[in-house]
Amino acid sequence: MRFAPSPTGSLHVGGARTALFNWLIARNTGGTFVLRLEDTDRERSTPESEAEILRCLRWLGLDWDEGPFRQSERSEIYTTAVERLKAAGAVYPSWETDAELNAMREEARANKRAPVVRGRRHWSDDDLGRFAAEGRKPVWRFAVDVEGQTVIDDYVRGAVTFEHAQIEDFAVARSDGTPMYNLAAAVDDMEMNITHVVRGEDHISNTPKQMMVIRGLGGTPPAYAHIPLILGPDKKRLSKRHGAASTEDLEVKGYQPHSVMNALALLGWSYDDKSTMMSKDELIENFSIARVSKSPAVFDEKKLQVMNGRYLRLMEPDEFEETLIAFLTQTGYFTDKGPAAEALARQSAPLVKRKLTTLDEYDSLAGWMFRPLEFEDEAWESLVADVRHSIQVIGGGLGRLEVLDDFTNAGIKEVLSDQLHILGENAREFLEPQRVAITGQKISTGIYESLELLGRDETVKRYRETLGRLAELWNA
RNA sequence: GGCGCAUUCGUCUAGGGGCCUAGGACGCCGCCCUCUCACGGCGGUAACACGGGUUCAAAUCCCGUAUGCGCUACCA
Repeated sequence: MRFAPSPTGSLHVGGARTALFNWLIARNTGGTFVLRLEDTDRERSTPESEAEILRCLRWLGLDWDEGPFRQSERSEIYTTAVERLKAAGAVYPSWETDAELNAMREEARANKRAPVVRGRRHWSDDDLGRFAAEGRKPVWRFAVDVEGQTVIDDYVRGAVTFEHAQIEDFAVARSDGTPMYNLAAAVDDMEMNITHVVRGEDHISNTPKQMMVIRGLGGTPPAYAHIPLILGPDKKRLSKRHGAASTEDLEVKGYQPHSVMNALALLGWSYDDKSTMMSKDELIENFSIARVSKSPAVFDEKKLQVMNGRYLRLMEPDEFEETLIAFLTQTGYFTDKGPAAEALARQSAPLVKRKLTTLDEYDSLAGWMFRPLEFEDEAWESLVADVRHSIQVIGGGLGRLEVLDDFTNAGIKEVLSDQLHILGENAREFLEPQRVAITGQKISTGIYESLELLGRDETVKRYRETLGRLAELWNA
């Protein structure tokens, strides 16, 4: 098995899933998982991108057995391969200019034929002499048979047939001698003894070309499986403009690596009609290429979110606390919040554990503890909707809390419940204003625990501030 | 334009001739639980792209149409 990304950007969600499928198969079958960077395009490939891809793979928990190999470091191998192809007469030098090539393709298109380039394979000595004089260098093209067809016996799609007449004489080496993708990929798959190539469906039309190269070199092509693409909500191939499209985006948003792995596995694959939450070991054991779907799948981040929330809730409290703190530290959450912030966050961990769906939601739930009181519009509206009532219940709450000695979860609950009954309120109408009064939000950590964590002084201060603002309104 | 591939609830999917009155999950809606938002539980909503065949019987097989996507570079 192998995963062979081009280091021209971050690890795309689709790429991550391709890597995952390959990895699952390798681990399931005891095969070898090879990592290979296809960086023959020196213009676009960067070391930063390579490092990022490796980092994301590790983050996801995908480890490789061999590599990372870089095609840029294997040029002799490709040169040798091209020489062998030349010797076998499988490739030929193509002297056509870009303009000539374009003209050929446009003409074919205009005549409703396949825009297939068939280079001129024989030139006069005069022409050759002229090219040499001009310093023109040829690109080497594979001489595709005009007759016949190549059929891919694809694991997920069955037999896929390509007529040779539809396949152009693809370039295998640039005029500067550097290898091109279809050559390098084929040579590597052969040379690295790759037995199964599992990759995105976007590569399916390259496959016959790579099979030709391998056969031209006297090898036997590996088995292929082309997995369906991952789409954005608009059904177009998932990309940056769809929001979270790279593994890093998901990491930054506070998803757990395993949630991502689990969710990715379920895009285009299913074990049965019920299984959704599966451990790494279960995924490895259950996965099979035969159950991979043929049709593309829309990536629904909401589902990832739900799954992530479930995994978070499944964690042991300690593990959750550490995970949360690590995330907040890493994202720089504490940098501007003073020395006590981390301790406070640790204490708040149990209060948010059941409520979070992703780690980055922490701030919207508990962030109010780290800031002076400020009201979200909607929350303030809810108080203002009935100022008199708000003053009454918040005042009632304050009255009891400011004289409460046992300022604990239990103590607070007792006193507030009591007040609730005295005022003849229902829980919702009484407790909501209390929540808003101290957090400024409608959704937050649980109210009793929150007050305990805040402490009496700060609680009282916030109550008074809210009451003051409401009183102003009332008098006006 | 050419070639290739695909098409089951809004989304991910189960299904491979009778077990389908099409199952599950997410979303959405409703109810319940909880002295609070959330979490959780229960219920509901909602799909075989269309048209022809084949067959006693088709979501399942065949053909066509439509639509979508991919590829169509001296990118990978």
